[in-house]
Amino acid sequence: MLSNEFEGLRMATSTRQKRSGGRPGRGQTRRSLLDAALELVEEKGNFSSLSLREVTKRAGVVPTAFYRHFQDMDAMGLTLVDESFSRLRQMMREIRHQGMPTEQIIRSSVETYFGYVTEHALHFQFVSRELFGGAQPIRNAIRQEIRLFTSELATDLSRFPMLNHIGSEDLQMIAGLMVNNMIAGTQQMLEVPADAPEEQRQALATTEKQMRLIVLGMVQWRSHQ
Amino acid sequence: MLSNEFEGLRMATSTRQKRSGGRPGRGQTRRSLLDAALELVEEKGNFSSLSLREVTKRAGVVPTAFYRHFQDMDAMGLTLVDESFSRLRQMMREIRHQGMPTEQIIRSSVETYFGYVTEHALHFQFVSRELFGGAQPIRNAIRQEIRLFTSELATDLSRFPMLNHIGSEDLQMIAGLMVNNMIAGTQQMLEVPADAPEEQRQALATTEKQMRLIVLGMVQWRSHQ
DNA sequence: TGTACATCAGTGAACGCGCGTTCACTGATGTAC
DNA sequence: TGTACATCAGTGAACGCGCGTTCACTGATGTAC
Repeated sequence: MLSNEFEGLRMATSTRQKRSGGRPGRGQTRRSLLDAALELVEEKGNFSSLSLREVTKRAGVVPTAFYRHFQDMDAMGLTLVDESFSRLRQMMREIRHQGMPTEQIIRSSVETYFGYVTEHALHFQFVSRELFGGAQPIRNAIRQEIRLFTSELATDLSRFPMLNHIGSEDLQMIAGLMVNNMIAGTQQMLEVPADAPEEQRQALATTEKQMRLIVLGMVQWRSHQ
Repeated sequence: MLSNEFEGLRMATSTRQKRSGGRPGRGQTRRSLLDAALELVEEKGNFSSLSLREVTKRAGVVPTAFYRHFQDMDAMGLTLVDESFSRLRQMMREIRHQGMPTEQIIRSSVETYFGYVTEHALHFQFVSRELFGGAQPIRNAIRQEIRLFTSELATDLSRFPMLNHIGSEDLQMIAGLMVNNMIAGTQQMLEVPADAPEEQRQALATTEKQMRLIVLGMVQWRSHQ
């Protein structure tokens, strides 16, 4: 369930523990706490109703150890938001620099993105559940990231010659529509059980079609509408 | 903050209390509990992290009185889901029976719907926060309602002659896109502070444009795409 | 209409439990000389 | 390389608190005759 790089860190931890007589290496407890929180979000569905004691118990440390790494649960949540989006930004940068042919850009982007979502399911589950149900500071942080993301997409759209006639406000509107639909698609994808590849394929195909329909509307769009 | 009809019930309650010596009328405590929960969701942002004792305290009854009306907090949440969607269904029925001219149908529907959302903000806030962050049974109930809603919309779409060439699976896909975007619009609308009418107008206008863009794409859509 | 009784909604004391946070502690690791 | 010391991450006991739930209760309302 954990992404490969987390598994890697896990293995490093246990090696280290053997070397140093049961004591985790520097920074390892912090990672275990974050991973424990993500696992519990997946199981219980909600970061904001996790308790500090639950998280430390899952991570295998005493409750007070938490305070060596985070001021409180909100601070930990903000760290998770940050982690999630820095990964997402990195992925988007890669997609942009692939320079793929225009006609395949949607299919390819949606597929790459959903692959990424599946691979980092725990982070995305956390984000999509806190986006509306979380504590105020966490909600705001996520909202801010999405705004940023939408603006970047609008800038990308403005580079297509065929969209030259669309004003920047309408480009924001269109980017917003695309992001809204990708978020909805993500949430639907995450609800599909991991062992139902046919349903996953179906959800992906639907989102892809929806994005193509948006593009159809976009090229027809005239700003005075 | 409460909708007008709730205010009405409140007033009825206090009249009754005067008449009968401080004891609330039949069924009034149940209503107060539901209203208390909605208020607390608005303030704290999250139904699933409300406690039974908080709710009863806000409603002005002793914690054990809760059990006269609901088995537990989950049961209460399901009641709130049911209330919210029965109101929504009723509104949609009204919109459908207005038989308005095709070219205005989007503007008018979006405006009517957002007016409804603003009027019943507490219920919609509850639903949008529990849709992803809530306990499993509540999430499932909401999801089921949305599925139903989407199917009804697909049926409505199939009645437009200009969409005759679109298969029923693609109509579902399009209805899904519309519903996704209306949900996102609702959530954005609910985040706008109630005393910022200009921002509200802006959010409404954006969602309206997005819906029109979807319609542009829809009439261009060919099922083989 | 008046009386006796059943029903019902809300009360208040009590329980054991997990919570967040404090504090002084331990002992391994890193640094200076 | 060896020794002395500071730093640091994790420990474990303790606190007061709000939690969900149980139970026996009260007294107003509705019903039967």
